[in-house]
Amino acid sequence: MKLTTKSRYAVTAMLDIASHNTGSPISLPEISHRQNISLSYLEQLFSRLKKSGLVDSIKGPGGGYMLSKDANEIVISEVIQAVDEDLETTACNGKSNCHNNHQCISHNLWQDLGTEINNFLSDITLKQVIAKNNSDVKEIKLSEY
Amino acid sequence: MKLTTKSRYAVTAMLDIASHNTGSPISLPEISHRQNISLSYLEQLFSRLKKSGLVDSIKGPGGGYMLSKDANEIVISEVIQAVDEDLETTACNGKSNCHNNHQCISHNLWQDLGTEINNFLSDITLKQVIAKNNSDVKEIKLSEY
DNA sequence: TAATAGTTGACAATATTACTAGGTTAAATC
DNA sequence: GATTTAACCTAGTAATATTGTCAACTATTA
Repeated sequence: MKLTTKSRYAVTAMLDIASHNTGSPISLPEISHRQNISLSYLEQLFSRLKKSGLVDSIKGPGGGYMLSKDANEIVISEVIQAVDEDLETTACNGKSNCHNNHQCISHNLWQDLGTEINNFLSDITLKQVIAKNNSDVKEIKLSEY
Repeated sequence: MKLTTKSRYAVTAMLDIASHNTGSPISLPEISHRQNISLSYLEQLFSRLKKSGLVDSIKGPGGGYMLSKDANEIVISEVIQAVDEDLETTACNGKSNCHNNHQCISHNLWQDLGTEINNFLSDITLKQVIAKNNSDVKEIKLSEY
């Protein structure tokens, strides 16, 4: 599980679509303007998001992207995994250069850490984030989600 | 809060020192061999870790690095923050290009997400990870820590 | 005390990833 | 059918992660 700016952009863009969900598709230029993310970068991110089946697209004027399922069925970890392709290549499993036990141990430890974070982000849907945001709570406590 | 391979390397290296803590310093070549991380990269990481006061160093033969405090006083988030210098430049605060409310909102949302993860990693010390590892439990549940 | 080897520390070079720029295709409106 | 708007594609540039090389320091040993 990696948490980079790339991940954040993807989540932000998906939240934008989810919060402006009027039935009609949302165009990338719209999102680019609202969220201040470059259009070209959004296009690459949405290429991944579409391949992962998280969004559907419509071409031409009035077109854009829509969530493929309801906002309460899409969790944050899905979005992150869609744009961060490489899934933990540091695990010792297939590696030949894992000589002793200690290496394996620390690798596994970190892997478990990542798994726990993944579980954490798998419990939060786009809709939950939007809902929490619409209330006037300034400090958002994720433990309340 | 960023979670990259760089972070993982730093945490792994610190765990290595903590688990081989015999009073005498641990050299980077040792860690490099055990954890399969390039020596040059370790040197850069430990330069940061030393600046942050997490480790002390001793030069010359028999030298190396030691934890500056006890392993149960160093938390994972400290290690990560030591090597990932840039602390959230995407927050809207000082930015001039934050035109409307929506941008601020999603930025804050992500910031809170990061804060929560940070809290999560602030509850786990190096010693706790080592201790859990020394037991024969195969699957490590961080919620038990 | 001088040589040697083990070690940190600093800097350059390469590889990988993040991000940008421009062109192409499809659909809708005029 | 021409024009506009949008997704989509292919490259290029910039930033970052990672590795390689060399210098500086220190304990050991002859």
